[in-house]
Order: sequence, then structure tokens, then C-alpha cells
Amino acid sequence: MPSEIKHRTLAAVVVDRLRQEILNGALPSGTALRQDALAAAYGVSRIPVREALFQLEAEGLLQIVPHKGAIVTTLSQDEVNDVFDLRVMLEPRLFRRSISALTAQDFAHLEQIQEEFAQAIRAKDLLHWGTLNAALHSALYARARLPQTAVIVAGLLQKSDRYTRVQLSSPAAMKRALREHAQLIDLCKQGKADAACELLALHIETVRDDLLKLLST
Amino acid sequence: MPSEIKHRTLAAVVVDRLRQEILNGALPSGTALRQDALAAAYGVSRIPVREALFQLEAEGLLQIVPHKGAIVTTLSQDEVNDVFDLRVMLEPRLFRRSISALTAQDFAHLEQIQEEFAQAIRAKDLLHWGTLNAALHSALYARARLPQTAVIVAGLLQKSDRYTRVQLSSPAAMKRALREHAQLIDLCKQGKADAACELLALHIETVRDDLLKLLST
DNA sequence: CAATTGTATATTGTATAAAATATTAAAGTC
DNA sequence: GACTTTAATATTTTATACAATATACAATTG
Repeated sequence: MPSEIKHRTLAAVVVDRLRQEILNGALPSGTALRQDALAAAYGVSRIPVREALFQLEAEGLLQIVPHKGAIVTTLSQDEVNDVFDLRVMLEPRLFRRSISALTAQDFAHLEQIQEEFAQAIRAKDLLHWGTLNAALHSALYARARLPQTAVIVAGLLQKSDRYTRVQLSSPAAMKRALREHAQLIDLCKQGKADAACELLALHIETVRDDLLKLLST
Repeated sequence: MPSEIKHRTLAAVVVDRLRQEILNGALPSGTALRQDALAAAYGVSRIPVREALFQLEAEGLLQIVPHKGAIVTTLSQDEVNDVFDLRVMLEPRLFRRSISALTAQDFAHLEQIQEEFAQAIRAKDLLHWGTLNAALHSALYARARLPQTAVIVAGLLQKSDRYTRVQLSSPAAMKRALREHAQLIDLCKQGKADAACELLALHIETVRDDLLKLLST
């Protein structure tokens, strides 16, 4: 098969680049985005920029006020709590429906993500930590066949990523996550669904507690 | 106070009108939307139409394929199940956090919606049933202070609306919903949070079962 | 001097037109 | 006759240009 030719639209490219910059923290909360500046920066006209802004607003990363402009949304502590509570409720549900249907190929994919995860830790590459974390969680739920829940959880993972990337980047936390992910995969392979779901809930709560500890200080 | 002057943008107007037509069933699942046709129909250029399409895609009402076009999404039975399961999980959580903080003003608002609800039934106005239903549920959760959950549930209510409006419009079901809503409000006023949440879960499951019964035949 | 109104500037919103891409149908080749 | 290739058409995507709106600040009025 020939290598996948990416013939994406400019608006989609701008969406990805802008999202990356927001998640990175390159565009911190509260930043005002001006359309012509973005257009000049990306070398496109304002039309694809506008369409990108609308999509990112729907993702919750921006707030657009008509005739005023777009600003990067701010993150409140209440929202952190809410996001993680939702994850604790929804992710085990996805996981349980997915576990029994995971294939050898799925496990290979999971191992591959784990490998990248370990490399990122060794290289102290904080930037990709959240992306890999979200990818691994999503891969665990790949066979759940709950499309609505999957979309919602993907959004929650992205939001979590944004919180953790800003506040939490300790190597200890990353290593613990790596270890717990490995345990989750092992329990999957052994078919121990109950134990796996329980550990998953605990895993999410652990990250939340770390984060809240940092936010409160 | 002077009457609120709505100075909304054309894109926002198109979003509302298109959403209305999709929820109504005027644009049934699978319909292909062409930009110039929509622009002509609404008397605007294609730019605000495009921006509206992007927003509606984010709401899950459309699927946009680059360079091909937008089509109204189709509703699978799996998705119905998923949406209602999510509602059963999330709405009681919102409700519980909201109940104790509901004000007299909130109750007045609820009664007003109930009144409109009853009028819609008498007038056999099926078109507004779903909107009123969503409005009443949202009003029950007005004081929950869980912003992320609130956004998600609002989306789920809209999706439910879309399913029920197409399939389910029996006067009997509408009257039962009216009665159960009244019971929910009563239990709120009496401060019986546990009983209210239990009834809410049952209420949602009842609607789901009615819907699934119709879909399976 | 305080408050308000008017004007200039910057920014967003929309229309029109040009470029890129996909679809369709016809023509040619094996 | 079945399959590619190629031109014609339709539709989407993007750029440019114009209109509408908001913001900042000066001018005016009481």
C-alpha cells in the first residue's frame, strides 16, 4: 500500500497546530487570539483560521465572544474536580465492555504506546506525556462499542491532559502512571475484568489527588 | 427595561435554524446539505453557512467529509442505548447536587415550564415537546455547579430529543412524563433528595424502554 | 469636573470571486 | 465487453475586499 497521503484542509491544519499550542501552554489561559495575527503566523487567510476557532471553541479550549474575539479558556478547580469525577464514572464502564473483546493486535498497540511512554520519560519529554497518556487510555477502550461515551471520554482525556501538563510533570508521577498502566494491561490479558476496572478507577483518582494537592498549595 | 435587542451574527442564526430543522425531522438522517443551497435558502453567503456547519458537526448533528460535504448523522440503536445509559448515570448526580440549592425563583420557573408542557399536550404540539422536556430537566439541575457535566448532559438531552421526536410522540407517554415531572418537583420541595433521584433514574429508564420498544418493532 | 457624546482606529463578520478537489460521463484501449 | 484514462461539471475550500461592530480617546455639555 502507498504511504497515506495527507490531503487535509487548511482549517484542519490550523486546528491541530492551535490545539497543540494551547495544550502545550504556549498559549496560556486568558490569551486573546487575533484572527489576522494567526492568519499571518500560519500563512493562510482568516477564513480557515475562523473555522478552526469555531472548532476549538466546541472542544472547550476557547471562548468566542461575537465581535470581540477568542480567548483561551481558564481552568477552575471546580472544573478539575468535575472532569476527574466524570472520568472515574465513565472510563471503567468503557473498560469493562472493551476488555473481553481486545485482540492480540490491540495488545501489541498498547505495548507500543507503553514503549513510547517509557522513552518519553527517559528523554524527559514532558510535552508528549499527556498525549501518550490519552492514547493509552483510549486504546484500552478501543472495543467498547459505546460511541457516545467514547467521544465524551476523549474530550475529558484532552481536558485532563491540559490540566496535568500545566501543573504536574514530576518524573515520579510519570513512572507511577507507567507502572499502573502495565498492571492494567496485565490484568486485561489475564481476563480479570473486575480487578482491572477497580485499578483503573484508583489510577484516575491517584492522578486527580496529585493534581489537587498541587493546585491547593 | 428596553426589550433585548438581539444583534446576533448570521452564523448563529443559521446554526439555530438548521438545528431546529434537523431536530424537527424536516432534514431527516442521511440528508446531504449543499452549502450554496443553504446560503440561498437563508439569504446569506456561504461563509456563515460553513461556520454554522462546523458548529453543528461539533454538536454531533452533522458529519462533514472534507471536499465532499455535510450529511445529517444517522441514529443507531447502540447510540440510543448509550445516550440513555449516560443520562441515567449523569442526571441523578446533577440533580442531587442541585436539589438543596434550588430557590423559590427556580421553582417558579419549573412550574412555568410545566404549564407550557401541559399546554403543548392539549394543543397536540409535538414539535415543542422535546425542547420543553430538555428545558425542564435542565432547570432541575440549575444549581448543581458542575459545569462540565452540565454541558455534557445538555448535549445528551438534545440527542434524546432527536430520537424521541422522530419515534415517540404518543399522548400517553407525554402525559406520563408530565405527571412524573410533577412528582419530581414535589419531592424536591419536600427535600426528599434520595427519593427524587431514584424517581429521576426510573423516569429516564421509562422513556428509554418506550423508545426501544418502538425501535425493535 | 463628571458624564456623555462623537469620532478615529482596530478588529471581527460577511460577500464575492478565484483556486482546488471530487464526481460524472464519455472516449479510448486491451 | 470490461477497464482505464481524460475531459467536463459540480461542489467545496480559500483568498481578497468590503461592511459592521467594538474600543479608545477626544470633544462637548451640564
